[in-house]
Amino acid sequence: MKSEPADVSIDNLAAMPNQTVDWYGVRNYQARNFMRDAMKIGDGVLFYHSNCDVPGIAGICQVSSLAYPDRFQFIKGHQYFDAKATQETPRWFNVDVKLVRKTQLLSLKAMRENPQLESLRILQRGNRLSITPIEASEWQLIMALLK
DNA sequence: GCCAACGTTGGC
DNA sequence: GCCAACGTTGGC
Repeated sequence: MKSEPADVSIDNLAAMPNQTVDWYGVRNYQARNFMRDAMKIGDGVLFYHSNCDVPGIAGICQVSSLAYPDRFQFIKGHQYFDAKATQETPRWFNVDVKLVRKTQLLSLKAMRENPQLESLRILQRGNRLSITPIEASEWQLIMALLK
Protein backbone atom coordinates (compact mmCIF):
# COMPACT_ATOMS: atom_id res chain seq x y z
CA MET A 1 0.00 0.00 0.00
CA LYS A 2 1.50 3.29 -1.13
CA SER A 3 1.59 6.36 1.04
CA GLU A 4 3.32 9.63 0.39
CA PRO A 5 5.55 10.26 3.40
CA ALA A 6 4.76 13.98 3.15
CA ASP A 7 1.20 12.91 3.99
CA VAL A 8 1.63 9.85 6.22
CA SER A 9 5.11 8.40 6.67
CA ILE A 10 6.05 5.23 8.53
CA ASP A 11 7.19 7.43 11.45
CA ASN A 12 3.87 9.30 11.42
CA LEU A 13 2.12 5.94 11.63
CA ALA A 14 4.34 4.84 14.52
CA ALA A 15 3.28 7.98 16.40
CA MET A 16 -0.44 7.53 15.85
CA PRO A 17 -2.78 6.26 18.57
CA ASN A 18 -2.65 2.46 18.52
CA GLN A 19 -0.13 2.88 15.66
CA THR A 20 -3.14 2.64 13.38
CA VAL A 21 -4.35 4.75 10.47
CA ASP A 22 -7.52 4.68 8.41
CA TRP A 23 -6.35 4.35 4.79
CA TYR A 24 -8.34 7.37 3.62
CA GLY A 25 -8.24 9.11 0.26
CA VAL A 26 -8.22 6.21 -2.17
CA ARG A 27 -10.20 7.45 -5.18
CA ASN A 28 -9.53 4.69 -7.64
CA TYR A 29 -12.07 1.91 -8.09
CA GLN A 30 -9.62 -0.95 -8.47
CA ALA A 31 -7.69 0.05 -5.37
CA ARG A 32 -10.95 0.54 -3.49
CA ASN A 33 -12.13 -2.92 -4.50
CA PHE A 34 -8.99 -4.53 -3.11
CA MET A 35 -9.78 -2.98 0.27
CA ARG A 36 -13.52 -3.55 0.15
CA ASP A 37 -13.61 -7.04 -1.31
CA ALA A 38 -10.30 -8.74 -0.71
CA MET A 39 -8.79 -7.55 2.55
CA LYS A 40 -9.38 -9.40 5.79
CA ILE A 41 -8.31 -8.55 9.33
CA GLY A 42 -4.76 -9.75 9.91
CA ASP A 43 -3.70 -9.62 6.27
CA GLY A 44 -0.09 -8.54 5.83
CA VAL A 45 0.65 -5.14 4.33
CA LEU A 46 3.85 -3.65 2.98
CA PHE A 47 3.93 0.07 3.71
CA TYR A 48 5.47 1.78 0.70
CA HIS A 49 6.78 5.33 0.55
CA SER A 50 5.91 6.85 -2.82
CA ASN A 51 6.52 10.17 -4.54
CA CYS A 52 9.52 10.99 -2.37
CA ASP A 53 13.33 11.10 -2.42
CA VAL A 54 13.86 7.37 -1.93
CA PRO A 55 10.73 5.43 -2.76
CA GLY A 56 10.47 1.91 -1.33
CA ILE A 57 9.11 -0.37 1.38
CA ALA A 58 9.46 1.27 4.77
CA GLY A 59 7.62 -1.09 7.09
CA ILE A 60 5.36 -4.04 7.70
CA CYS A 61 1.76 -3.59 8.77
CA GLN A 62 -1.43 -5.55 9.02
CA VAL A 63 -5.04 -4.91 8.14
CA SER A 64 -6.87 -4.21 11.41
CA SER A 65 -10.44 -3.61 10.24
CA LEU A 66 -12.69 -4.59 7.41
CA ALA A 67 -13.51 -1.85 4.91
CA TYR A 68 -15.97 0.89 5.94
CA PRO A 69 -16.95 4.19 4.29
CA ASP A 70 -14.11 6.70 3.92
CA ARG A 71 -15.07 9.58 6.21
CA PHE A 72 -13.75 12.34 3.95
CA GLN A 73 -16.08 11.66 1.01
CA PHE A 74 -18.91 13.34 2.97
CA ILE A 75 -17.05 16.49 4.03
CA LYS A 76 -17.95 19.31 1.67
CA GLY A 77 -14.97 21.36 0.64
CA HIS A 78 -12.52 18.68 1.66
CA GLN A 79 -9.92 17.50 -0.82
CA TYR A 80 -11.51 14.05 -0.82
CA PHE A 81 -15.15 15.18 -0.90
CA ASP A 82 -17.30 13.35 -3.44
CA ALA A 83 -20.62 14.99 -4.30
CA LYS A 84 -21.96 11.73 -5.65
CA ALA A 85 -21.42 9.85 -2.41
CA THR A 86 -24.14 9.75 0.25
CA GLN A 87 -24.36 8.20 3.70
CA GLU A 88 -26.85 5.71 2.27
CA THR A 89 -24.74 4.87 -0.76
CA PRO A 90 -21.12 5.65 -0.01
CA ARG A 91 -18.73 5.31 -2.91
CA TRP A 92 -15.34 5.08 -1.20
CA PHE A 93 -14.14 2.68 1.44
CA ASN A 94 -11.04 2.14 3.51
CA VAL A 95 -9.61 -0.37 5.94
CA ASP A 96 -7.56 0.41 9.03
CA VAL A 97 -3.86 -0.39 8.87
CA LYS A 98 -1.80 -1.08 11.97
CA LEU A 99 1.98 -0.96 12.19
CA VAL A 100 3.74 -4.25 12.89
CA ARG A 101 7.26 -2.88 12.64
CA LYS A 102 9.30 -0.30 10.84
CA THR A 103 11.98 -1.90 8.68
CA GLN A 104 15.13 -0.85 6.92
CA LEU A 105 14.11 0.81 3.68
CA LEU A 106 13.92 -1.64 0.81
CA SER A 107 14.24 0.83 -2.03
CA LEU A 108 12.45 0.63 -5.33
CA LYS A 109 15.88 0.62 -6.93
CA ALA A 110 16.98 -2.40 -4.90
CA MET A 111 13.76 -4.20 -5.77
CA ARG A 112 14.28 -3.54 -9.45
CA GLU A 113 17.80 -4.92 -9.21
CA ASN A 114 16.58 -8.19 -7.66
CA PRO A 115 15.55 -10.63 -10.41
CA GLN A 116 13.54 -12.66 -7.90
CA LEU A 117 11.18 -9.71 -7.48
CA GLU A 118 10.59 -9.20 -11.19
CA SER A 119 6.99 -10.39 -10.92
CA LEU A 120 6.03 -7.81 -8.29
CA ARG A 121 3.01 -5.91 -9.49
CA ILE A 122 4.37 -2.62 -8.27
CA LEU A 123 7.39 -3.03 -10.56
CA GLN A 124 5.37 -3.61 -13.70
CA ARG A 125 5.53 -0.98 -16.38
CA GLY A 126 2.69 1.50 -16.21
CA ASN A 127 1.46 0.40 -12.82
CA ARG A 128 -0.05 3.34 -11.01
CA LEU A 129 -2.34 1.61 -8.54
CA SER A 130 -1.77 2.71 -4.97
CA ILE A 131 -2.83 -0.71 -3.67
CA THR A 132 -1.78 -3.98 -5.27
CA PRO A 133 -1.96 -7.59 -4.13
CA ILE A 134 1.19 -9.60 -3.58
CA GLU A 135 1.86 -13.33 -3.95
CA ALA A 136 2.69 -15.38 -0.85
CA SER A 137 6.03 -16.31 -2.39
CA GLU A 138 6.85 -12.65 -2.99
CA TRP A 139 5.87 -11.82 0.58
CA GLN A 140 8.16 -14.55 1.94
CA LEU A 141 11.04 -13.32 -0.16
CA ILE A 142 10.60 -9.72 0.98
CA MET A 143 10.34 -10.82 4.61
CA ALA A 144 13.71 -12.56 4.18
CA LEU A 145 15.21 -9.43 2.61
CA LEU A 146 13.95 -7.30 5.51
CA LYS A 147 15.45 -9.53 8.20
C1' DG B 1 -20.76 2.91 -26.53
C1' DC B 2 -16.91 5.55 -28.59
C1' DC B 3 -13.13 8.28 -27.93
C1' DA B 4 -10.84 12.97 -27.59
C1' DA B 5 -9.63 15.82 -24.12
C1' DC B 6 -8.30 16.33 -19.77
C1' DG B 7 -6.55 15.07 -15.09
C1' DT B 8 -3.53 12.22 -12.13
C1' DT B 9 0.31 9.40 -10.66
C1' DG B 10 4.83 8.96 -9.52
C1' DG B 11 9.57 7.79 -10.97
C1' DC B 12 13.22 10.19 -12.74
C1' DG C 1 9.68 20.05 -13.76
C1' DC C 2 9.04 16.48 -17.29
C1' DC C 3 6.29 13.18 -19.17
C1' DA C 4 4.70 8.20 -19.97
C1' DA C 5 1.01 5.72 -18.84
C1' DC C 6 -3.10 5.46 -17.07
C1' DG C 7 -8.05 6.66 -15.51
C1' DT C 8 -12.14 9.63 -15.95
C1' DT C 9 -15.36 12.67 -18.16
C1' DG C 10 -18.73 14.03 -21.23
C1' DG C 11 -20.29 15.25 -25.97
C1' DC C 12 -22.03 12.88 -29.63
